[in-house]
Amino acid sequence: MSITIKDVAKRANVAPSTVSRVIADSPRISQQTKEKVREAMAELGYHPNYNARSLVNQSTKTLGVIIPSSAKIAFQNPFFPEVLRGITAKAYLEKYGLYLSTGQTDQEILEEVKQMVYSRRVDGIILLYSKVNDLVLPFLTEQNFPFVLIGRPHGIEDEAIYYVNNDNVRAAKTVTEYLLLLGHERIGFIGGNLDQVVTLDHKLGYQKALENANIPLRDEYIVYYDEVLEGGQEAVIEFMSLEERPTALVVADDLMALGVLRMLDEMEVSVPDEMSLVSFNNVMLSELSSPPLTTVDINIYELGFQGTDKLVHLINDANYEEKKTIIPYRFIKRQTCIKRTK
Amino acid sequence: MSITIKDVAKRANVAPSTVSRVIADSPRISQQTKEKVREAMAELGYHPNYNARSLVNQSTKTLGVIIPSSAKIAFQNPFFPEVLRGITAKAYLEKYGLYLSTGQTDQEILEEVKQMVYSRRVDGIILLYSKVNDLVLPFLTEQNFPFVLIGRPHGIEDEAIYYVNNDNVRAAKTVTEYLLLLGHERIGFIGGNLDQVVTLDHKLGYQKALENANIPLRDEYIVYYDEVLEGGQEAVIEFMSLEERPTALVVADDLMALGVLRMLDEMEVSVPDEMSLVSFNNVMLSELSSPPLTTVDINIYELGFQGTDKLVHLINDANYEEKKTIIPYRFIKRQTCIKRTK
DNA sequence: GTGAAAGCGCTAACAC
DNA sequence: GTGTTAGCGCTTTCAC
Repeated sequence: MSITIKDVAKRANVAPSTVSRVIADSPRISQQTKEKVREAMAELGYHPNYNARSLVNQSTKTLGVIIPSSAKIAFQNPFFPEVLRGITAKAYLEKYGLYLSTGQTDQEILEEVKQMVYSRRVDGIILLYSKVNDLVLPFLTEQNFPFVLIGRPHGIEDEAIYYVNNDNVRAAKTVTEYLLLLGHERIGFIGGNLDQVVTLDHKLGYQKALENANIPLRDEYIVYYDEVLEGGQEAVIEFMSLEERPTALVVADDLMALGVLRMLDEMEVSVPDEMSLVSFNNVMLSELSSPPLTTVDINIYELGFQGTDKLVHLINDANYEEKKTIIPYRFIKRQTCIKRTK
Repeated sequence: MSITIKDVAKRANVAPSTVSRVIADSPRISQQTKEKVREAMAELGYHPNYNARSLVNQSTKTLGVIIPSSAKIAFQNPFFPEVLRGITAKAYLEKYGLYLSTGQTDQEILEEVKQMVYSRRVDGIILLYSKVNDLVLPFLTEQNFPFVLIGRPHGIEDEAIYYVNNDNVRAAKTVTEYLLLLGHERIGFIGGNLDQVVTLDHKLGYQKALENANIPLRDEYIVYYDEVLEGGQEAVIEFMSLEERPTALVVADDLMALGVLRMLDEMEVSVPDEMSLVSFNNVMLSELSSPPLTTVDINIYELGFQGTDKLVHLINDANYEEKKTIIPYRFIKRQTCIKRTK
């Protein structure tokens, strides 16, 4: 087998516990012994065994990352890689490893999470989605297992849960108000999957803005689509078939907006002249469309980074009580919105 | 602490070893005892501890996934999430967990890999990139640690390494020949980072096709860019500044092609009428650009899936000898190429 | 068919 | 300061 602490101990003429202490750089060990032991480690090419350590420490220094079940959709959207980028950055700094979930369906995911928790593969979990009626959330809560949600809880007492989110309601309200100020009154809303809490929030913000402006909500102006690209296109077909077409659109996601743009282009509806557009996320590509998208930068990277930060705190500090963190967003005006002339 | 095998043993009035055998579903245990033990497990809510198991089995049932150091770039490109999707799918089927690397620089990555290997955190490693002069590859080879490369090895004896790749040389040759057949003679090449083996391969294929057609290679028609989106745009500026502009372009990546398209649009150069374009990867968005991209589908998902399959084989079957797998590509003709008229 | 006991590699009391 | 020892939770000989 490989080199163990005992081999090093023998080589350095000390006890295994001394070697262990040298690894931990205990102040109770003399400088001289430390050097002797380190030398022996180097000579033998010793490296501590993580499993043995985890076993006795009851800690794995590993964080579980749960990706939404609709992996196909999740992975398509730049949101996911970007949030993962924030997570890996912080995890590296904190010297935590990352353990990825692999399930594809809700059930598989739940099973995976249970395994992670029960078999103690990870010290905490970071949930990359917030879904309505999610099963994982209540499970983790009940188990009292450290976890952080990217997004906000729903259908469960908010107070019990640690999460990192944007104020998506306010963001949606802001962009809708912006369109209102530009003179638009017929504003369509293309939401994402209704299972996602963010969709609910966007809708709420949109609704509030219209209510404040005394513009009645119209059912035919509100649609929801799961698939970002195709959804955007279908939504356009739907809206353009109406007798009273909207003159502006609030779109759940930049990618969806790209689909919208594409379909509008095919229909020879000019953006922004005939249709204004504002979307969310500010993914890398949104600057590159023609015209470049007016969008809301929700700082995805920071969601991941702060989420990981919170989880690490939660794991290591029993008194940590900062339940939620709200990441600020930035409204990015580019070229898909214009003043309504008529 | 939590429920251990001993608790179950007590509850079921058997020895711990018997419980262990029941977990492994050993045929040497009577049906009756099995049921008794399983009942006790259920009653107590027992779940095996992974670390303890890994420690004695010397196996973690976990695969390490190494993402290229330039994470920012890597994560931006849909290649990465898509290959990960293939990996997770297969890993789930094989009941392997996934352990993600978190380093940002080459050095950090190397350290991470060393940790994974030395501390036995994973049973095998899957490398998501193939770079020229990579440090990880020789390390893993030297350690004789099971690993699979997505891409092809470079600067090291090919024969020693397990890998999954496309025939990128042939793919590049094919698309170049396609452009030649359309009557183009001034064909530009926009490659990715020269550190990447795939860039070398694309270049080689491009070169071969031109040579076969007796068209001399022109240095000014060959450029390389790291950043996919910006690179595409800068390349266009470069090419359009030439006295003899190319009439067609081979572009390393769809995202880059999107940047090219954008810049061409700004310059009011019509695609495909004034400039033909063919790129690689067939990412989701490539169908949505205007015009939709003619591209090569390299089956990214399958690269990940087969890579994982190969790694699992390699880990579990000492006699496994299928060093390499070539994933077929498909040439997807859409609307960015047209016959050269003049 | 089942139990006793050793041991995977490490840490942490507890000694001295 | 350093050594001795028990034990983390599991598997696996070796008995019987």
